[in-house]
Parts: sequence; C-alpha cells; structure tokens
Amino acid sequence: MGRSPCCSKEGLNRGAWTALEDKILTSYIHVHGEGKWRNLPKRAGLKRCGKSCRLRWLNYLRPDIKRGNISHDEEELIIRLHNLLGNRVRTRRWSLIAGRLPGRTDNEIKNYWNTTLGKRAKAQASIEAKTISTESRLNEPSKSSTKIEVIRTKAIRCSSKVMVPLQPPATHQHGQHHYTNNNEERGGGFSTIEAHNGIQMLESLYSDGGSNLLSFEINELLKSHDGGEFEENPMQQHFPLGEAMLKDWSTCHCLDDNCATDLESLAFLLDTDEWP
DNA sequence: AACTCGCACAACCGCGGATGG
DNA sequence: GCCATCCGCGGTTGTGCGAGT
Repeated sequence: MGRSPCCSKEGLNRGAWTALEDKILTSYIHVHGEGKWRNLPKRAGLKRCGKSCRLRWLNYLRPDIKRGNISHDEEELIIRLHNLLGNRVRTRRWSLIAGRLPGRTDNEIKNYWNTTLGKRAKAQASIEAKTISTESRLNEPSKSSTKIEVIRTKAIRCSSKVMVPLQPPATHQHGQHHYTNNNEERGGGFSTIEAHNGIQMLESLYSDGGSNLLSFEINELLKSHDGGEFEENPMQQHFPLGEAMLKDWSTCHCLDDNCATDLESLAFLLDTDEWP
C-alpha cells in the first residue's frame, strides 16, 4: 500500500528560508492559527512543504522561542531528563524534555545533545570502560598473556591521577559555550556505575528538594509507556546519575563558581597531550 | 590570504501514532 | 475493522561560520 508523500516535492522551495517566506508564514499563522499544515502552504502562498512550514514555525518563528545558549540549569535538566527518558523508544523523548524547558524546542535540545552532551556521554563511557579494563587487569595479573585491546585515552590517565571529588562537579561559564563541567568531570567521581530503572530515577527526581522537577508529571510520563516499565538504558552508563548525585545536585551547593577552578584544572589535564 | 577542519544549527526525511470516514 | 490522511517525532544531512594552520 505505502504512504503517499506528505506533499509533492516538485516546484517547492527547499533549504534555508528567506525573510519573505518567514514573514508570510508568520502573518498567516497570526491570522489563521497553527494547524492544517498540509494545506497551509497553498493557502498562504508558500512554495513549501507543509511539514517544512510546521518545522520552521515551531523551531524558529514561534514568538516564545528562547534564543541563545543553553544555560547551566537547562543543561542539567536536559541531562537528567535524558537519563530518565533516553531509554524510551519513540515516546516523545525530546518533546517531553523540551516541555520542561520553556522557550526551547525539541529540535534545539536534540541538536544540543547530539553536538555537546552526547559527546560528553561517549567520552565518559570510554573513561568508564578503560577504568574497568584497567582494574580488571590489575586484579587478574595471570591473564596478562591474553590479548585485550585497550584503547589508550588521556582521560584514563587522568582518572588515575586526579582524585575526583565526591561532590558533584561545578558549573560552567554561562553563555559562552565555555564548559568546565564536561562529562568526564561530571561522572568521574563515581567509581561504580549505578544502574537505575526509571522508577528509581523518578523517585530521585521527586526527592530533589526544590527544583522545578518537583512538578514533573510522572503520570504523564508513565502513561505513554506500556506498563510504565523502562528498558535498560545504555546512556545511564554514560551518565552515571545515582540518586545521591541527583540529590546533591538539587542542593546546588555544587554550583558555586569557586568550584569551577578545580574542574578547569581537571579539564586542562584531560586536554593536555603530555600524557605518555 | 588561502585552505582545511570541526562545530553548531537549521532543515529534511522516513516512520509511527492518532484520527476520521 | 480497514484504510487514508494528517501530525509529530527522532535520526540524519547540509551548510554556514569560526578557529587553526
């Protein structure tokens, strides 16, 4: 049977939107409101696909869109919510996260995760893998003859030299894309990876003592998932957010600016090429 | 100055759920 | 219940821009 395409692609504009197209779309929506995306281009006189119009409006033209860099608070919220929702396959993950961040779009958050936070997650995963590999090698010297592929990373050397604070890590410079709390730092203080299921995560969210997550719609989250059970989340290995960590974060004493100094030095160690 | 590379973000694409006839 | 259509989501791609060489 197959699906018919959302629109004929012939004769339609593609790529970047022009100022005139933006103006036409904005004016049309102001008059007629959102919705009916399929017919909107024809009615508005735009040579665009309806989906393209919808995307342009939702991600860029909407008046309540908040432009600018993701703040530290927003970033933490994204991470926490991603850990909560990241294992939920096709259950409006990004849109749910975006719903907790006024003025932010799901596309923006998704991009931010893919470009920034996701990389930190991967880096963290490599650190953990290397740490586990090293520890197991030390614990089992008789197996030294076995060829184990070890990826040498700067980070693992760092983890062996720098005692990672028990406190959760500090903040970054706002608005400059100058982050000092990359994920290596964030996860480094936890030598073990706590595997939480979603309910535990939710409980920890509710115990966070004052953040706006207190108003998190647990039922809304659960009702869209069959039985409310969470699958195993590989990302939780990347962001080992234990309950204690979440609680510590919620108290926000970790967010003092003066905490950033140690983490900046840690970041320097992670970045340096002087490791053998 | 010219070129390369990496990053950030806007936009596109395909799929699945919801809905109505 | 079946089918067609619309809407919305996540994954991916394309592109502009700044930094580095």
